[in-house]
This record gives sequence, C-alpha cells and structure tokens, in this order.
Amino acid sequence: MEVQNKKILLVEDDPNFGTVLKDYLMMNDYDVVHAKNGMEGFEKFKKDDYDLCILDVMMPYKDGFTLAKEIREKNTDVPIVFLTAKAMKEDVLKGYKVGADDYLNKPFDSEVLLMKIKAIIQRKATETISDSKQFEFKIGGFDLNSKLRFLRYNGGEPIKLSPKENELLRLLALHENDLMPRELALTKIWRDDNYFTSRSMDVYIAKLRKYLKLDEKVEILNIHGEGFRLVVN
Amino acid sequence: MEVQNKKILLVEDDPNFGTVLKDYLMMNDYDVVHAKNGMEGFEKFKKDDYDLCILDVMMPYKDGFTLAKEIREKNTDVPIVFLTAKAMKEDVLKGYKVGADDYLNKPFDSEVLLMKIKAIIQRKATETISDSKQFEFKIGGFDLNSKLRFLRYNGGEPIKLSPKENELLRLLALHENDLMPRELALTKIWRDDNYFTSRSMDVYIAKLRKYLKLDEKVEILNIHGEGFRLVVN
DNA sequence: CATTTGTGTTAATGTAAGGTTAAATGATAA
DNA sequence: TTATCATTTAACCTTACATTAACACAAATG
Repeated sequence: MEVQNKKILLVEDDPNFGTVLKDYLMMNDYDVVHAKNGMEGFEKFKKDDYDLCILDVMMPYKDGFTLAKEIREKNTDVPIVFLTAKAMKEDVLKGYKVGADDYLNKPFDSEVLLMKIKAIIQRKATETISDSKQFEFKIGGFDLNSKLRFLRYNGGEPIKLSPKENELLRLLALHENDLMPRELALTKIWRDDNYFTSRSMDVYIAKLRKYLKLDEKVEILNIHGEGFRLVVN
Repeated sequence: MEVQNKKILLVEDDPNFGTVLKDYLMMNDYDVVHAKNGMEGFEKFKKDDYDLCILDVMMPYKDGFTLAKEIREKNTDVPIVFLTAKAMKEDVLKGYKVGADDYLNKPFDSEVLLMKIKAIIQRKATETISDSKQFEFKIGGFDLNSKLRFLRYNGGEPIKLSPKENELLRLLALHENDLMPRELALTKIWRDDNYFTSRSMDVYIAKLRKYLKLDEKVEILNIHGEGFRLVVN
C-alpha cells in the first residue's frame, strides 16, 4: 500500500533559501507547504494537519517564536524545529521554552537535516498512538469540543474555554474516572514542572470546577501528591 | 510532593569532565550514575532503569555508538544523547542512525544542556501510558484500588487512603493469609528499618484495623517479632 | 514473677500539598 | 493608545499526611 508522505510546513522568508530547502525536502519524499512569513504560516497551519513545522526564527512582522506559540495553542503535539542564522544562547533557550523539538543553525548540512527530520517524525509517530486525535468528549451532561474550545451543558449555551482550561479539561477527560497525574499535565501543558506552574495548574483546576458545578454528577477529585481524577457518577 | 528524581546514566571516560558534569546535573535534581567506560556503562544500564543516557562518543575499548547499539537492543525507548568534542558530520549521522535523541558538542553551554535534557525527558514522559500491574484486590467484603488509593466496603462509599496506608494494605493483601514480615514493609515502604519507622508502621497498622472493622471477617493479626498477617475468615 | 522487648492506641506536632481569591503581569485586539 | 482577556504570581487558609511522644498492655525471657 502507498504510504502517505509526511507533511511539512516550512516557514521561511528568504525566498532563495526557502525554495532550495523546499525542493530538497520534496526530492526526499516529503510534502512541503512553504509559507513566506509568520502570518501566512499560521494561516496555512490552521488549514491542514502537519507532521512537522520548520520555522525560521528571524522573520519580519512575526518571528518564529511568536508563530510557535500560536501553533502550540492550537496543537500541543506537532513537532517544531527552529532555523536560525546565529546560535545565540538566549534564542536557543527561548526556543526550548516554547516547546521546540530541535534547533538548526544555518548553514547546516542537508543530510543532517534529513536525519533529524526523520528522527523527530519517527519519535512522534510512536507517541501519537495513545492519545491520537480525540477532540470531542461527553462528560456527564457536558459536551466538550476541544478543537473549538467550548463546553456545553445539556445543549445550552456553550461556555468558551481558554487554551489552558481547554487542554487541562481535555487531559482529564482522556483519563476519565482514572488518575491524571499532576506531572503529566505539567509537562504536557506547561512544559515545566516547578512550584509556580504547579500553583498555576491548581488555579485552573478551580476554574474548571466552577464550570462543572452545573452538573452535580461531575467532579474533579484530588489524589494527594498524585494528581486529579475526573469522575462522573 | 515526593516525586522521584529522574535518573540519568552518564558514560564519560574523562574523569575531570565527567565528575564536573555529574555534579552539575545532581545540583539540578537529577540522580546520576557515572560510568567511566563503555563496558561499565552497559553493566550499569542493565542493572537499573534510566530516564536518559548521556554517552561520550570517544571512549577507549567501547565507543559511544557501540554502547548505544547495545542499549537499544535492550531498550528501544530510553532517550540517548551523545557528547562529542568535534562535530564531524559522519559522527552526527551515525548517531542519529543508532537512534540518538540529540547531539551535543563539547564544550557546550550548561544551561542549554539542562534545557535539552528537560525537553527530552518531558517528551518521553507523555509516552508512559499504563503499567497495568497489580492494583486491585478483593479482601473479604472490601475492594482495594491501590492506584486510586481507596478502599470500598460492599460497594459503599469509598474510604480514601493515604499513600502509606495504601502501600501497607497493598503489601498485606499481596500476602493475604500469609506472613507479611515487618522488615519487608519497612524496607519497601519506609526505606529504612529503625525504632521510629517501626513505631510509625504500628501506627498505620492501627489505622488500617480501624477501617477493616467494617467486616468482622477481616483482621490483621500480629506475629510477635515477625510481622503481620491479613486474614479473611 | 520481674524485667525486657514488642505491640496497640491516641494525641500532638510540623510540614507539605492543595484550595481560593485577588492582584500583577502579559498578550491581543479595538 | 486603551480595553480586554489569559495567565501567572502572591497571599492566606485549610486539609492531608507522616512522625514522634506518651502510656498502656502483652509476650517472651530467664
């Protein structure tokens, strides 16, 4: 059977470099969509599902980091690789903070790039088996649409959820009636596990509990030192 | 929160560099095991479970790549990061071929290293799906759910258990009707065997007895100087 | 049977984790 | 810019937990 080529979103403002890279990747059996700037990159990202995003850091109007953050709000899982001309330490750190999977300095060796792309896509492929594409949940009387970020009770008015509220509730729903470990949410959603992110998470748990009060059969229980449990009685 | 530190296997033959790196990592809350060569590294790898392996490429007798291959044969999942003094393209490619997760050139910035380690370990954290071990027990009229830490009598309201109560009852249940030696619980749960931990354990036995009173067929008997016995009549 | 050693039980204490609310900061859109 | 919303940080409080102390009693020992 024909296996679908992997799809790459390439966002690079330098037309020469961008075109060369695109062609090279396509020669190596990737489907590549090339956006010339951050804005266009985000538009194209929203319109399709990608296996990997390659973002130039230095672009006019919207730099790679800003774009990465927007992408992360829509999708916590898609691998992101940054391209940068100069390897400034602050940049690298910033990149990893927004959830970069790798970092490449221009000029880079094309074979090395291919290798890395392969490694990263493979990595994700194995991960994505478990919690693949599940975006709609029934939670007692609630419907959660995690793609459009709203929660509806008994077909009533939808409650809009913020990105963090949404991700957190989705993770809880994925583990309904079971333990959702603190650490999982912190590493997946906050990408860091320290005192403050932990407190931030507690704040969001409180917000979700407030929403879920509408249905007294639904509640979020705490398991001291372990995590939370979304139960439906 | 008593979350176990992440465990790193560091294989580095240069004693100075190795020790400095080990200390730095330990200062940042990682548990580090330092092996001085490839052979030793593989021995240590087999003896324990690690969250990450950091391998020097150039080592006498057994280089980092060979070691990585051996490690991959035992374990396809553990993240591997290579350290190398010079960034030779062939080396990098070879590294990715044996399944490297990242590559670092010496000298590298320590903050960047930390960031990468964090990113890599977090990536893997999400994969950890479920270890379907023995978590559910029937004890007379009781159901013990050791993962969610509750005890339920005859389908009634669940009684929440503290971590120590839970582990202790679980150990007793694993030896139902049989002797559960004091020493076993002390070393497994308290990780220490002295007067105070021993008294602490007695306190927990008392707590469990209180819970188990609901079913007069279930009791915890003491075997003087030996341990306890969870019996169901 | 007196002494030592082990266990039963309750209560007091100290610390860590979680709950809640509000203010501060950051980011985005009008 | 202001206005608005999302998120983090701070403060304060409550609850959960483990340990330790204290005293009682039981079992073993010689």
